[in-house]
Amino acid sequence: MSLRIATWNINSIRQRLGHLKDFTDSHGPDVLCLQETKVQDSEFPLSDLESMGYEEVFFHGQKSYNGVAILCKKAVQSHQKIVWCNKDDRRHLSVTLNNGLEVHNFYVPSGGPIPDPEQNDKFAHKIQFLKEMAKWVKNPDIKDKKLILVGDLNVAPLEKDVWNHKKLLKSVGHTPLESDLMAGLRQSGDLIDVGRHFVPDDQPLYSWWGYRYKPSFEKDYGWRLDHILATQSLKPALKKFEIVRHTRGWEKPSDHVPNVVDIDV
DNA sequence: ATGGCGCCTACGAGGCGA
Repeated sequence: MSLRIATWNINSIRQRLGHLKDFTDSHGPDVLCLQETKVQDSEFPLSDLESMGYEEVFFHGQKSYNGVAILCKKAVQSHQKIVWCNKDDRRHLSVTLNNGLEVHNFYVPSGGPIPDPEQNDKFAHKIQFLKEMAKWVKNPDIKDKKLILVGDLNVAPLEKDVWNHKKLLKSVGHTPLESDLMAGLRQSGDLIDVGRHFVPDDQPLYSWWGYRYKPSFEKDYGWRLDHILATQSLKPALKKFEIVRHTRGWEKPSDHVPNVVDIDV
């Protein structure tokens, strides 16, 4: 049986309900992880999502910023929230499916404008967050699990994960320090970079195109900030991967597009 | 060298994204 898991930073769930309907109709993910829902739980549009065919919907949000959700076509065994960096800022949710597979959904801090933890508290927060993640996946229990880690990790670690490697080396999201921390995260948990499992490192692969420079998508000035990582035991089960680029061309789109993986379970 | 736009809150303009 094939299980489809998707991750999408939708930049406000209430602004994107139409796009969510279109994406779930066309791709029908069994588990859909969302980031930047930007809504407190009391205002979460639960019935709209249930009507898209999701039996269980988990959400962990706050007013204005951050917020994550997981939509599940079928009821799950359990769900969990982990607090990172001692801040309850709604950046993680996970579910354990009935077959034991764990799906962890992350929204890593963007890191602010200056890539220096001394000058910029937001960058220091991002570094700390990535280090905590690496420490967490280092737990030997994790290696024995069937575990998928997805989300907006806000780092494009490889040269071909950005449209201009040399130009962006000093930009937050593509600094050598952040790329090293991402490599460390993967090594700590012996995790597979699912995107690069399917698309070779020397080919451009992007999931985000900024709003600020209007023609960024037409010019393909993209970054791969969204990721799917998997524990080694899932390697033979990985069947298909897609970055659904065309959603960036929709009317009033999110600046991120969905990453989708199919797993044989 | 910088900003661009879009979304938030809440009604003017500033915070945030990356």
